[in-house]
Amino acid sequence: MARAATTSDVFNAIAEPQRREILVLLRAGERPVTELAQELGMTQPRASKHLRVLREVGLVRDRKAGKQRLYGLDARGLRPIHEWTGGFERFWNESFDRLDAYVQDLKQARQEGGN
Amino acid sequence: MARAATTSDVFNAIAEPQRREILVLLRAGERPVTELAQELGMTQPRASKHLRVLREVGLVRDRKAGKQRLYGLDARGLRPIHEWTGGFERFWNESFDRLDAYVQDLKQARQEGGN
DNA sequence: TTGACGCATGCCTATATCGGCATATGATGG
DNA sequence: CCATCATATGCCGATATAGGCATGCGTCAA
Repeated sequence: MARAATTSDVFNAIAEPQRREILVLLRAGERPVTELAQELGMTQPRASKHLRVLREVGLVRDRKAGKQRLYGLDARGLRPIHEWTGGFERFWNESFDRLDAYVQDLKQARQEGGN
Repeated sequence: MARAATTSDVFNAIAEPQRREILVLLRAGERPVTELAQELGMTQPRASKHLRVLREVGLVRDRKAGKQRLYGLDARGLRPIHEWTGGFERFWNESFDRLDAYVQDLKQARQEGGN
């Protein structure tokens, strides 16, 4: 097998820089595909494909508006990522010296604990 | 081209579930490869390869300890991701009705603004 | 109905990834 | 120096991705 987890989850969806750009743009409001493509300097099919991925993981929603199709942000899916990375906050706040010490302590405790 | 941005950035590094698991485990302290592999139920080469990716993006560091090589967490690289997702916090906090309204307002303003 | 516009898809290529397996490399102990 | 443990790598295969290009489909206007 290759690439077990595919683009079908949020982590992968935002691993693509252009998709992140799209999300950022959509913070300013709904937009049709063409406009997004233009502002980001990509072709329309390319934008559509990225939007499809974003839609499949639930980060954007679309609604028809006459001839156009407006894409809008649904950022709720980003929350889990924010929280997951937040679980490491204490580690990047510690200075490295202290972090090492902390880590040593843990390892010590782990070994004494038997596992 | 395919997959323009590769595993050489932090977003891609943590897009892999097993790499995230490794990072979580490392919060409890430094560990040798074999132990990580065992606890996560993966083969040693597999663990080594994931660790290599994590090392290349700076999320883990390694140091020799006799015959072993201990891997330790360096979570600083996760901070940008935390902050990037944090930029969407107001969007997932808004109820969707209000969000739509907000978005409409922005769009309105954008159009009136001439762009 | 026809034409024009807006967008989604299909097909194809190049490439990168993950995984498995075997093996190279490194360090330690005798 | 040799055997052994710990880890890194190399090579291969299967698969999925991103992008390009052409084209299909739906909607609106005349």
